[in-house]
Amino acid sequence: MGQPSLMEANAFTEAPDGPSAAGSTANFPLPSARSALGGTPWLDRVPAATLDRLADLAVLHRVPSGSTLFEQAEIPSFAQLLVSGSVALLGVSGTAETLIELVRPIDLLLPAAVLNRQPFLARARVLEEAHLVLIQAEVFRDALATDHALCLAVLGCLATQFRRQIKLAKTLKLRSAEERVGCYLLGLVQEAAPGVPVRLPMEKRFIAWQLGMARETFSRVLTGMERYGLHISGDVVEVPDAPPLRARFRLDPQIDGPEPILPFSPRRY
Amino acid sequence: MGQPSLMEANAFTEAPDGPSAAGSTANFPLPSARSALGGTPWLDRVPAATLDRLADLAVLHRVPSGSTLFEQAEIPSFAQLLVSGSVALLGVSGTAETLIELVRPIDLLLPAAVLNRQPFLARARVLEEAHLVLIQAEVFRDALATDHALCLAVLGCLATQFRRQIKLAKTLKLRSAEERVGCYLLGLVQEAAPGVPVRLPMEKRFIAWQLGMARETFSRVLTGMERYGLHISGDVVEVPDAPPLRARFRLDPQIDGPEPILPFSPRRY
DNA sequence: CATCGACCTTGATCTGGATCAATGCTGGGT
DNA sequence: ACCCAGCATTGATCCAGATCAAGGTCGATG
Repeated sequence: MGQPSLMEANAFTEAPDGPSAAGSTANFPLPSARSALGGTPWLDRVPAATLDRLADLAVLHRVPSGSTLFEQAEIPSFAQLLVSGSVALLGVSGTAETLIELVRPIDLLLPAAVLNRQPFLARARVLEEAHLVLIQAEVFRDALATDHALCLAVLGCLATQFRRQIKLAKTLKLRSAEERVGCYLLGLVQEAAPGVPVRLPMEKRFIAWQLGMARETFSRVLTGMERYGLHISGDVVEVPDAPPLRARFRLDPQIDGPEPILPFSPRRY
Repeated sequence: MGQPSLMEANAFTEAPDGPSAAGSTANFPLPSARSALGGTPWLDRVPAATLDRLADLAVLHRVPSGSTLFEQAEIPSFAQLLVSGSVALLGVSGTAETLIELVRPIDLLLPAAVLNRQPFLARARVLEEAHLVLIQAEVFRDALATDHALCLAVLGCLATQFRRQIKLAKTLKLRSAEERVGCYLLGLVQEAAPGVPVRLPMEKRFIAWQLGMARETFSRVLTGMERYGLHISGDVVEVPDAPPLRARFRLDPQIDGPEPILPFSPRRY
């Protein structure tokens, strides 16, 4: 995934509210919709011809932080593939918003709505500047109906999203705020070398949101973590002494484990 | 953890007709695995040959209330199709359980785990005596890899499950306990003739569970609903006067609407 | 009919975490 | 350097809903 040159970024659409439809011209050469599709690991078994077809009318958008990609209740016009950046899906009721999912690349935004031709159940807002491939919904569905390999790939993608959602629900309902933070930090820390300071991957308020608590609560819990031998200053986390942390917070693979998008295969290897 | 009939705790296989296993025996008056598949609306575009193949090694089980169908973290051996009854999916952490989803017929139990060959993220317990078609996981995945129509059908099924999960999360996070109960009752009541008493579709503790609150809270909230012109005695709900209820609780199609399993079709009609 | 076991209800109490309200910190623009 | 806007911290307060603890109701069973 090369960095897109700003030159070609004309596909950029800016729509702080409302759908980001753009009567943009056909695809441009380099970081193109086509190459983004080609660079998507979980699409690697899809025939090139199908990817060509998907990319044909598709556009690659660069969308700045804060933009709204679509509104809750809107009927999908596009299948949107997040190529870089991050997007928050927010359930909306009146004025209140709640985080449903935090989407990271490379993934589809709410494919379920596109497949079923049903309204989106959430609003999508860009958190970190994002690059997206927009594929006409009709084209996407036609391709699914035609190409079995694509169908299997999307099935795998959706299955993974479903499992992530279940894990989310479980951590929220089975653990206290402190446990959620503890496990989150433990997860961060233990995939780095021991003793090496780690930095938080995003702004604290977003992490708090993701963990289902108010920013104030997150802040308080963070300082409280000193109790378990963990020091936080700014966005840097240091773990002079890991054991107490591990003793207090047990990671559960059925909640915390990563949930990668797998290519579908009927049998093991 | 009350279970009425702990005696016959686990399922007994009910081969369609004869006692032997591999009965791909054609239409029998008694419900067979094959006829259950054939009677599943969202499989209606799947070729008969594929259904035959799925049914070939499958068995139809009758499982009493209280039984556990599978455990969290178990690796799926079967794709399980719920044909009648109801099943609760419970997230488990240590001794605590939380309801993830309440599955009603005709639907697959956690297809995502079966597809991705990953451990179940929940325990499945039968609430109301259930009939299930058990299809060998390998057979199921092979069929998916072979039959495009089946793949599309399962995609639709999974998409719907995903959307239900989102709706669940939204009602839990965006509404108070009273609102959840109000909307639940409103939903029940308004699909019946006005003025006609309605009965709760299941034991109160299960409803409370489904709505994400303690049974005591549910009970209290129920009596509190008199305030909105709604009278409950036992499991019978009477609505002498609907308007106040509707005024207080607004159903949101993005939360409360039904979410039926749709057959996939790329274009409208 | 008396007993028992499952539910449900009702009351009293507790508490995790949200909310409200300042106050600090930091980095970017003129 | 200064100011201002966003974010983070800290403290005080509040409250929805859980939890604990008795009863109450109803149907099945001996």
